[in-house]
Amino acid sequence: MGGRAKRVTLRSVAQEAGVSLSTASLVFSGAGAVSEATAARVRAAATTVGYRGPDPVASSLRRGRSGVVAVVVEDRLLTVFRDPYAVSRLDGLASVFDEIPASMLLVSQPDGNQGAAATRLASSAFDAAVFFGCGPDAGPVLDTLRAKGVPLVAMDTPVVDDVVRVGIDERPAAAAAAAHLAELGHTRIAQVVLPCDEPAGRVRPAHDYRAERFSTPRDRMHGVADVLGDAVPTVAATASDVDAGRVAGAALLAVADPPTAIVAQSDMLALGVVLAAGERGLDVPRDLSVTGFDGITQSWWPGRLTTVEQPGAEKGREAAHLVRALLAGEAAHDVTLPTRLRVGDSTAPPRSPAPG
Amino acid sequence: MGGRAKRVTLRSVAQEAGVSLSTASLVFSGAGAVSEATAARVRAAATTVGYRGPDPVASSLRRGRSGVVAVVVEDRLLTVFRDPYAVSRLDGLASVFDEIPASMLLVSQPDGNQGAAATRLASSAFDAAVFFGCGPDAGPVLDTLRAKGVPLVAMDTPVVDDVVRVGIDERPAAAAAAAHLAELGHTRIAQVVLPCDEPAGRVRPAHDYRAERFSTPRDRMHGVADVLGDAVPTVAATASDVDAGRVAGAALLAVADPPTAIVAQSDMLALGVVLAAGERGLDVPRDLSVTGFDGITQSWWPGRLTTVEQPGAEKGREAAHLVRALLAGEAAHDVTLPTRLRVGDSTAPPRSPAPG
DNA sequence: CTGAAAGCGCTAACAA
DNA sequence: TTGTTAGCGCTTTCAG
Repeated sequence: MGGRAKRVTLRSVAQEAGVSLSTASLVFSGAGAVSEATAARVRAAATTVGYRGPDPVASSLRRGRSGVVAVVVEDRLLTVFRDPYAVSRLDGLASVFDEIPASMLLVSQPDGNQGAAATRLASSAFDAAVFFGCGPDAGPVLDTLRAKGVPLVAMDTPVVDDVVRVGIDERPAAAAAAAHLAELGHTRIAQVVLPCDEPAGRVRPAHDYRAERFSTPRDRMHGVADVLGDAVPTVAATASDVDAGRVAGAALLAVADPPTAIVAQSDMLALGVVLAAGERGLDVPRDLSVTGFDGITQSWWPGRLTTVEQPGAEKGREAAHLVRALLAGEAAHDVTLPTRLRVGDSTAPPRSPAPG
Repeated sequence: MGGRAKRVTLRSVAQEAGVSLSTASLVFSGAGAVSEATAARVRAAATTVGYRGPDPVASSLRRGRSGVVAVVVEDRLLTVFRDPYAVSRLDGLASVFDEIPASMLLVSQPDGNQGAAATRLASSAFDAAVFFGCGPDAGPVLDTLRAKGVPLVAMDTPVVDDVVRVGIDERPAAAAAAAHLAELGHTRIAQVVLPCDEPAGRVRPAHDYRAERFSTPRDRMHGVADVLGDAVPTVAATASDVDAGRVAGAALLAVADPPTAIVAQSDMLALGVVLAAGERGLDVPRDLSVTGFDGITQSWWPGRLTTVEQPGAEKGREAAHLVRALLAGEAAHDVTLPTRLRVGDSTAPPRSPAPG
């Protein structure tokens, strides 16, 4: 509100122009089955009375559509946007929304506060929703979204029966990174995984994470296990950022028989590991090989990370296309995008053959 | 649309519960002037018929409020979110929106395409808008917003007569950084400025930028000029990110008589300058002092940047408070937040007294 | 405490 | 091509 003046409605415009309400409406929104002369008269009248265009709310009520797509992110904005990969997905979404056209209602979940997000969603108008890689507790939000009865598209989430999904084949993608290290001759390999159920910071063999409920870290661990077995020393990060990667990397390197290679589940984590190595006087890749995941372009590390590239922006665009299809009443099917191991400067054969 | 089932309305619930429409409405939205018994009956009926709660659109139309605040960013998402400082402002906004409560409609301007943003804004429902540091061409968007007649809050924008604004005193803030370098004994000082009208990459004396229309870079240049005069070798960046800073820094350092200190207009730019220095074999701060602006916490540079701290999250929160006040019909006044020079490890006296 | 009635501003049949 | 009519689903006076 804010004490602003009473809205000028279409009715006044019609009156001023001496036409009926519906004719005036046609001039603004409908396809112009109106003579140019009348249309001009209406537009002139609109200017005269100071009409600001059809009220989107009234129009939405009548048409049954709001032109808004809700985008539900899994965390607070600060966390989400710190990861360039997450941002590229959003940017991809935004670029297609522009064409649809649709506006983007951004719903965050501060401190994983699903309740607040669910409430906000329940009382917001939107025609469809996209939600991101959620953990196992997405219940409230997902229920609210389902209750709305709007089309839903999921990105990088666990498979949900009734929701169209865009993602990648996590397991083989992660396996590719592990295989690359194995081929280089590494035998002492450790991994840093994305935040998950398990408490962060403790180094434990991968099989201790077997019951993991967050699907992304779990599936990638499985991929690594497919190649290296499930005893790989593993540590969970507190977040997917450089700092968390540094802490996790430090933990992995502070053991008696440190690894010669580390698989990280995101590029941000991998860069953190590179820093941790530097702090111990280890050179990457000479003393330590590091692989990442995502394929972001970072500019401050002089080298190029060896990483599993996944098309972030394209994922966003793809999800938006699904939204568009669903909105148009068309069928939409899950999309799995390709990934590709990009070998950069952060991996090399181990410095010396395993002692023995 | 998407072919979903016909909406269950409040009318069916009332019928099922054997109460009137208005009573049922009171149960869901109004303050409960309804006996607990009736309320329970209504709620039960709602479950029976599968009512999903009041339709936000209808409710908005009736109440005259949508519960949405538009947040208009100055660029495409990818660009905006690349700067941690920009993100912290958004996060500050989001945290207060949660309390209001309000949802956030995020409107970007791909390729500075103001037209598209304006159109989208015109056809979207929202009760207020916040917009960010815009260049001189904000016309279309600003006009659309004004036409809506909703309360407007501006962040880090040039002063606009009829819009409440939150920002900092750019000029003295920038002057503080310059003064710090001068006090350390630097005499050969250059600067990297935020993207602006002037073509990026060319090194020219500051007075060549006198007609700059982007207010943030201009005001900060004025601050530097207040201390160092207006002949400071200056280069504009293409963006506010590390890469752009590196390019700009390289340009400044590639001259016959290179500077011993560089003032950068953002931390991201400053970090890029640090990289550029490293590439020329220069140590920061021994061979080159660098100051930033914003006070982000970055984790990969081992040192702490000397920088002008400005409270990003607080700026966002402050803006959201203004929105809340305006929405409540209260008066709201411009807010200017304090800044502070934080001396870190990126500045030191020049290595040797100027040769002479 | 509950019900009846009047719209919020617009759009889309349908009729002229 | 234009006008008439009937709501979209809800909230909110105002009576009872």
